[in-house]
Amino acid sequence: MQLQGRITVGRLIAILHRMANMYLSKELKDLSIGAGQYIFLAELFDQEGQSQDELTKKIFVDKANSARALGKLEDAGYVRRVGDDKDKRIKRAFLEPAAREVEEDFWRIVTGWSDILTRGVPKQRQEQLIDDLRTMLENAGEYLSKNQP
Amino acid sequence: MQLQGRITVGRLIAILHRMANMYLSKELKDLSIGAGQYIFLAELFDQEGQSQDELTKKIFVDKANSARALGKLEDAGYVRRVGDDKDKRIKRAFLEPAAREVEEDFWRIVTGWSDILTRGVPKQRQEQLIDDLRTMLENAGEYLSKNQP
DNA sequence: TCATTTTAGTTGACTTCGCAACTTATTCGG
DNA sequence: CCGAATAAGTTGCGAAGTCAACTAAAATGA
Repeated sequence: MQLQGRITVGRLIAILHRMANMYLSKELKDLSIGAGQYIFLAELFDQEGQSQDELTKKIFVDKANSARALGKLEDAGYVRRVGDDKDKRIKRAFLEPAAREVEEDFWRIVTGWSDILTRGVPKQRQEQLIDDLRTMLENAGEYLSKNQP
Repeated sequence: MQLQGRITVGRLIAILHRMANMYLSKELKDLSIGAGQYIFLAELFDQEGQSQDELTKKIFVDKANSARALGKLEDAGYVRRVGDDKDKRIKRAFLEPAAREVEEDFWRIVTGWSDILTRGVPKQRQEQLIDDLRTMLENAGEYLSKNQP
């Protein structure tokens, strides 16, 4: 880990993102969950029955990505997609029993990464960090929604 | 930008990374530079003549990625790869005049993203943020090199 | 009411990325 | 000095992700 040269926020974020993907794809492999799907599953553990569009907006991905990620989770037996009765355009995602069975393992692995990352960073600074990241995310979101509708 | 639910560092980083890619791929399109290549060009503006392996380690990507990204930059006319005289395994990347011609535009776009992100975040907190991100990166790097050699 | 617009989801084409297998060149131990 | 190990780069493959074009359903408004 030499890391000299022009260190910017953007570059640190890119590297951290790649590292997280490596960790998650390796650790979640036994559960047949890919690094691209874990966030959807996490969101559904938080709240079942969300529509693809709701998930798309929360996770901030393209809707095509949501469709494919949920398709994979469905193939893996963790998720079931059900058409909404009132609005037939909407598909809601529910958890299958298989998902509940791996929930504990899942969270152990996922929160494990945060633990690794924040080792040696005091709680108060962690909170400030999250705060600042959220500010940046708000800024970016505002810019993007203004400049590429 | 609703962003409720379980907000973790990992998730914020993932979203910010996707946003940066959207911004960069759109803004750098006129220069025929992809979001995956910009970091290599930035590194070369910093220091020309680095080998693919040096770039790979600094940028923390797979060497396959470096080979392909530099190949695209070469196709676009920004980079020339030259075999090292002493060690014939090594290829060094140098900038073509075309790169110098777009350098100003390039940096305006790239630093523009940081400006957007850090809007409203005091300088001192920006520095602390970078500091903490670096700590996390060190932690992650240490973990990954120990657990997947 | 009914034509137009908007919304949710799907699919195809493309980029970015990592892993594994391979080639070629260098280094190292005996 | 030579065979084995290591190192740099390339390529095939598959996962993750975006964009654009499409379908079908719902909302809007004249």
